[in-house]
Amino acid sequence: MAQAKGRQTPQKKCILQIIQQSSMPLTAEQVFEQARTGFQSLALTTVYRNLEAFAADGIVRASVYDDGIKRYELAARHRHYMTCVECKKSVEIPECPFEELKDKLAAETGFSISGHSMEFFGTCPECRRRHEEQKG
Amino acid sequence: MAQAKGRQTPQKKCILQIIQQSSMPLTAEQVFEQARTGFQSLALTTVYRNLEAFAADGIVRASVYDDGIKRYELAARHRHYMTCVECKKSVEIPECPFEELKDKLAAETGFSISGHSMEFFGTCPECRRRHEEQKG
DNA sequence: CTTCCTGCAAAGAGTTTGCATCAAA
DNA sequence: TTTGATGCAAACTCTTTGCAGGAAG
Repeated sequence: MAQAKGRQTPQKKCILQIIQQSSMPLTAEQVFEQARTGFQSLALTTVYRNLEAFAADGIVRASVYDDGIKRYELAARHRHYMTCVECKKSVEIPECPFEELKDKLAAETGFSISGHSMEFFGTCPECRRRHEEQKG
Repeated sequence: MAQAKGRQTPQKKCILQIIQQSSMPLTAEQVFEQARTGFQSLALTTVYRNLEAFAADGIVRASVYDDGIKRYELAARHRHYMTCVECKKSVEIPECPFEELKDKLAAETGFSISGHSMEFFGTCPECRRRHEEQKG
């Protein structure tokens, strides 16, 4: 598949590895925090630049969630998530009922469709439980 | 349905009217531009504050699109849109296959689901045509 | 009159850019 | 050695907040 273009640097390798190993989309900040464990001096800018470069190369997909923050995941993984509005945790949604809908919409509207986003939000069981404990 | 709370001001009335009359979700900036036609001195801040207040009252729904910009529309209108990545125009998608999916997901994950977002993006026929003209 | 709302300015958050330095190749 | 990548700081965009003056009730 698409390989990271340009020079091979430790930072680049590390950032890509974090994305590959993650089970959910990560913000630049989250990638930065994880990467920092290995690097004493790593700039958040570098994380942004590499993630955007990966996205341009088609290795990674970037999407903006309903909280306005961009998240990155491997492009090979096409997934949808449900995000807790409180703790911000995401769980994967196995369904993706869009491949057929996509063709239909393209035919109806004349758009050439390059992507879609879908996200559910709500309150996860843990946060719900916490509420109930605080009340009762 | 839910009426605008608090004091009745010309600004508030105008902002709500613009949202009501629009056939697509609008950014604060867009509402501001339209409202400005009537008001010589209206602050963008006021637009933001009122839109957020309307959202809190349940009159309006705010959602962040894939370009990272918040858009507002009447809550009563539950719609999905397909947005051109070039000219940023949106057209409505009549389908919303989520009411059943929602119940299923809630049962499977234990989340209490408060909302969802879905957006398709691509290139609209006009922008595609423009490309072809430039080439040929 | 009282309180909420407005407008202005300034602060915040997330992201991007300019530039000198550094290190892959 | 050459050129792309990094780190730092500053800029930028969208959004939110603090505060004094103004108007709705």
